[in-house]
Amino acid sequence: MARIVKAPEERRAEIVETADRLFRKHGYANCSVEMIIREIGVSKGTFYYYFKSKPDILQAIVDKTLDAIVALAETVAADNALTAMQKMEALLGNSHIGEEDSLDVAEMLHLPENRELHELTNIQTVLKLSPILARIVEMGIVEGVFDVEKPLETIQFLFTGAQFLTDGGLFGFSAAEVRSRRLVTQTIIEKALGATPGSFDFMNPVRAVE
Amino acid sequence: MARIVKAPEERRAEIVETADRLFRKHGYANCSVEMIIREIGVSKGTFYYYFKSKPDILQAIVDKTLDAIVALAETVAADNALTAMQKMEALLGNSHIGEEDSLDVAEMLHLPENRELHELTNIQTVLKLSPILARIVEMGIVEGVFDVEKPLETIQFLFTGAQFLTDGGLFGFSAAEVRSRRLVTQTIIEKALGATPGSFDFMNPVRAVE
Amino acid sequence: MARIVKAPEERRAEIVETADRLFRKHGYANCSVEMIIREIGVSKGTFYYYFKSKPDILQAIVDKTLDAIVALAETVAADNALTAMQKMEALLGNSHIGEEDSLDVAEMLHLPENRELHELTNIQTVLKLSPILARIVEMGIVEGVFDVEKPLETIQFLFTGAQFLTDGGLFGFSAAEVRSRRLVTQTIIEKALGATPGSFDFMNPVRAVE
Amino acid sequence: MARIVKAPEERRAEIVETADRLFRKHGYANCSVEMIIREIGVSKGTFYYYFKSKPDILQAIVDKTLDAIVALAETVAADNALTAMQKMEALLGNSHIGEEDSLDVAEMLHLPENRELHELTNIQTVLKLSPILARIVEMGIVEGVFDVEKPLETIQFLFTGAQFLTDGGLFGFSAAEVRSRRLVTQTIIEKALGATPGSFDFMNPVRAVE
DNA sequence: GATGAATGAGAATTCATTCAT
DNA sequence: TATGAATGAATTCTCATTCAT
Repeated sequence: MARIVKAPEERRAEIVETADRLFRKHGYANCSVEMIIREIGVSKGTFYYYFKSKPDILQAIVDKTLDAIVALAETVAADNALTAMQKMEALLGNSHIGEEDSLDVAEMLHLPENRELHELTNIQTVLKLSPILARIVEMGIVEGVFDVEKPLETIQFLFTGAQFLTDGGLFGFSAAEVRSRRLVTQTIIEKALGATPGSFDFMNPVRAVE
Repeated sequence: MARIVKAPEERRAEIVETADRLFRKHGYANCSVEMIIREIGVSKGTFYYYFKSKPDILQAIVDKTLDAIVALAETVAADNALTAMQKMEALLGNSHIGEEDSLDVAEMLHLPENRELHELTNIQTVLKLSPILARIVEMGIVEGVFDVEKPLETIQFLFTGAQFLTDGGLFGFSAAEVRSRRLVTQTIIEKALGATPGSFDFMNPVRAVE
Repeated sequence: MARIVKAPEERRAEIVETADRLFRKHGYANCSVEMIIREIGVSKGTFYYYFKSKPDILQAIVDKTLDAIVALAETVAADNALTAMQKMEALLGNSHIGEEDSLDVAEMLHLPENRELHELTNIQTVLKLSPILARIVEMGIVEGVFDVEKPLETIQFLFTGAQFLTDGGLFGFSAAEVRSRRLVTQTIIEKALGATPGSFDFMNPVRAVE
Repeated sequence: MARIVKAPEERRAEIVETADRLFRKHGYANCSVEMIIREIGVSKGTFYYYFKSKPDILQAIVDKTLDAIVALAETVAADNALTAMQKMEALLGNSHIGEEDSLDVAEMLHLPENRELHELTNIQTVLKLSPILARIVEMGIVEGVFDVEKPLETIQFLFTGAQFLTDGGLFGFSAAEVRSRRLVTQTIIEKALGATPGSFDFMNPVRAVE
């Protein structure tokens, strides 16, 4: 095979991205290292030059994903110009359409056809993200838009419940069913957080055409 | 090894039960066919006489579990002597303590250390059980104890959300944290279904001693 | 590959013998499992059906070799019809020439081109055989043919020293050099054990033709 | 990594020394080239600039070790001020305690945790050293302190036998057992060389405290 | 119905060595 | 001289599945 030398960070990122994509598509257990390297066109040695084991690259992917998602959340949470509701919208809204690399919490939770990666990421996301959102909720309580006793636990429940949305693929829902469930999700969130009905409308934008 | 002949149904059930137990304990991927047959004391050939592949027995387990859980739910749902609330309690309550083979929805959703089995069962359980529970909710609406617009979707969301409880092991929650989350779960269910606060107290029984 | 079923003990013995031969020829580290199975014409699965790892078969070989060698020694040692000197001759003599499967201590110590197997066997042979020989020496002291203070340790030294003979291959000695060293070995043994010069002449038989 | 240029000889010696140390510690087969270069802080390319293969550096180490050991032996052997017995003591005695880089034949033969290096060095040491010692023995015969017919072969046997001492680790001997065997070794040497009992007492110095 | 010996296609990982820079 | 990214053949081991008995 032709020897193509690349900058280490570039090569590393290339491997992580490829593995990420394949793991999401076929599942961690169903992807051999062989598959990954064949996809990129590098040797096995190269893979193991950058990652000491298969679990190792899984962790690298999870870390990368979590870092991005947490960074976004913290940026929004720290923005003093926003109200609690606006922060919620910024994090949960569907406003990034079309932007190629837009980061959206809901979007990032969407990891079909996986197990290890799915759960590792989801669980850690829930654990890392919920405190940030809980603080926003607490701020909302002060602002008078939310009314809930245990923000952290409530957020964690809602996050988990929302996966029946993002896991739509596993559930085998149709587009219409997903829309229907999205509406219900909004309602439950509003009820659970003690928010005014309709205040989370940003989760279900009215589109002229689908 | 001594050749022990058994009635086909009995042998088949024996294999399913053993596999079920081992899969739940160590996880589907971590259980080899070897492990299963060694546990029973039967040969490889026998295993493949009853099941054509490893995925095949997984499906058999899921089917068995679902059949049991759905049968229970339908029995309760069909009992005209019970109110909607009593049916909820019968299905979600923690009242079966000590009864060896008691079937409890919450309990059956509790599948630690697993992936394939866990998700397959959970998802299908949600899909099969939610219509039954939704009908109970509708009955409760008529009875005036519930107030919710989309019972089916709401039930599905709540089921999924409740997993952050049953998945406590994965999340790494302590006993105290699990208790705290159980309370929140109750509150959200009550809010989402429009039930009187405290009406689902059976989910969090007060115990004299822990 | 054609599936050829054999009695387990037969198959197992076949693998052990083949591995033994290849290990002695090329060295343990230089023999892959692949080599062994190709030689026999069985599959990898078969190899690992009988031995759980590569070290495992090494141990099996060592055990087999030691068992044979120790069994021989004990039989001879227990023979009350023999004098100490006759026992020595039976164990160290060169009298089995031509008999295909004759077991001879000296012969069995001859394991060129090896490392792990060589040392494992040699060391354990020395450790297991030396007590038996030491008892013969003690008997010889009573009989008045030997005179030595610490039979066990002396035997162990002599065994180890004798390897410079059996390891002739490593040393690169010519046939003449080996003969010369065999004579010296005899002399040292006699001196170390306090035996009459020439009493170990059986170690260096006079041959008409080579 | 910073590129540090060194004089070729110095760099080469540095690599040999490091490899020597690591090989003796972990064994030749268990030391990867990676380990060696990481220890020194040099690149793979540099290693292969100085040595064309891994076996190549093994040979370099053996050569270096042998050169040192042979040089010492020849210096002692050529010293006309010493008697044969004094020369023996100088080469085999335990008198160098505390001197950091003291070279002692017995010490240099002591190569635990190794195989390839061990045997390569031992065998070659025996072959190169035995003629020198044999000449000392011949001198001793003239001086009347030794009485042996074939000095060279006898020395070779004794060298090899003495390894059951230095290989104590492999044999699993306790400190007491090693001491006991050291005494026996002395006795056999004296008998084999026809020396006065006790004349090799320097091999077993009486220590006040261990 | 039942047995268990046999299969073989991978899987992950290692590491001596090469070569573009 | 020196670097270190890249190579790839080789190795041990696993396990679902098959099939002769």
